[in-house]
Amino acid sequence: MATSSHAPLRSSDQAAWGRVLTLHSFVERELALALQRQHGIGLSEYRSLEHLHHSSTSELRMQDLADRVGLGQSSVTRLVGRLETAGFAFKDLCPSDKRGVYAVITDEGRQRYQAARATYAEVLSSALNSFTADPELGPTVQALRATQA
Amino acid sequence: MATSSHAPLRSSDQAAWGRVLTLHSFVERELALALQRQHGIGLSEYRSLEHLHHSSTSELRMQDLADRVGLGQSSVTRLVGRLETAGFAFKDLCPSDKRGVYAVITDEGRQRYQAARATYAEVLSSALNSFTADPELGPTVQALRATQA
DNA sequence: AACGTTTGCTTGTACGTGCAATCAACTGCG
DNA sequence: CGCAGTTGATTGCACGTACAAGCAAACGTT
Repeated sequence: MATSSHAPLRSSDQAAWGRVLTLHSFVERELALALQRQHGIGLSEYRSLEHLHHSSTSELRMQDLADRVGLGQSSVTRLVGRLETAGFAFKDLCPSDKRGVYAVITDEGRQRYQAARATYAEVLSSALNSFTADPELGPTVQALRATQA
Repeated sequence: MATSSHAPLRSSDQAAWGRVLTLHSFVERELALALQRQHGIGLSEYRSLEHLHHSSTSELRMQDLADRVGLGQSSVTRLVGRLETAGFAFKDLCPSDKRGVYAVITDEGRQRYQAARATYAEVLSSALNSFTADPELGPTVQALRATQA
């Protein structure tokens, strides 16, 4: 097939994105399964706890949390609702802007997060490692690991 | 436009995967919105048509399609059902193994796929390009584009 | 040939998510 | 002030997906 060499030809974008999709669906499924079975929490719950735990004030505005976990407003409303039911977080009204709501992590939430943390790291690394022998996906994993912000 | 979500400090795999997640959620949402609004089809429908269109026999076994689009069996049963309702595909029994089912693309399915193809490519490239200025995600996009199988 | 096992797909059901509509609270402009 | 427009979050609703159970067909052993 012919490839142009001038302006960034991005027919390769589709191939590159296809590799991301394959990686993504496999790794996320592994992570979700492991977290659910070993710690009884979903991936979105885990990631919410992660962001809340690392927040300097132990809390995050709903929209802020939504942006960080890559979900919409309504999804986060219900996500924090689930965390609240589970005792991992609660909602707190913002005093300066009475429309605003803070999601606040509880001690129990921190404990669950810390317990799940090792599982997450291990499953992620092992899932990524499982591709290193793959002639197509191996280089992609390597490239991702090489990039650092 | 996605600004990098400043994730907490993590070891390299987790940081790398965090970048993938940010990219993935943004790009997929852009693609899904554009395909739905401009062509009336969902992302999974588009990708199914893509695989069926490029199949040398214009057909794929259900499980084969499931693997390619990264979904489970039951999801693909219903996905092909939707394609059938829309007139983009139909199911055909496998003569040699009466348990097996082929999903077969129709002419109308090919036409819709070909119409949507340009949208997909353009939105994908522009979505990826929107990160090139980002100090965290820019290098990741570059790395992904550089990898080729 | 008959039996238990495996394979391929479908159905029942529950859940997480998105979109649109809604409502309350803040903002700005007259 | 007062009123329109905007912002932050929640609710109604519909949809796509996963898991598990179910079912039919193929396979392998004897």
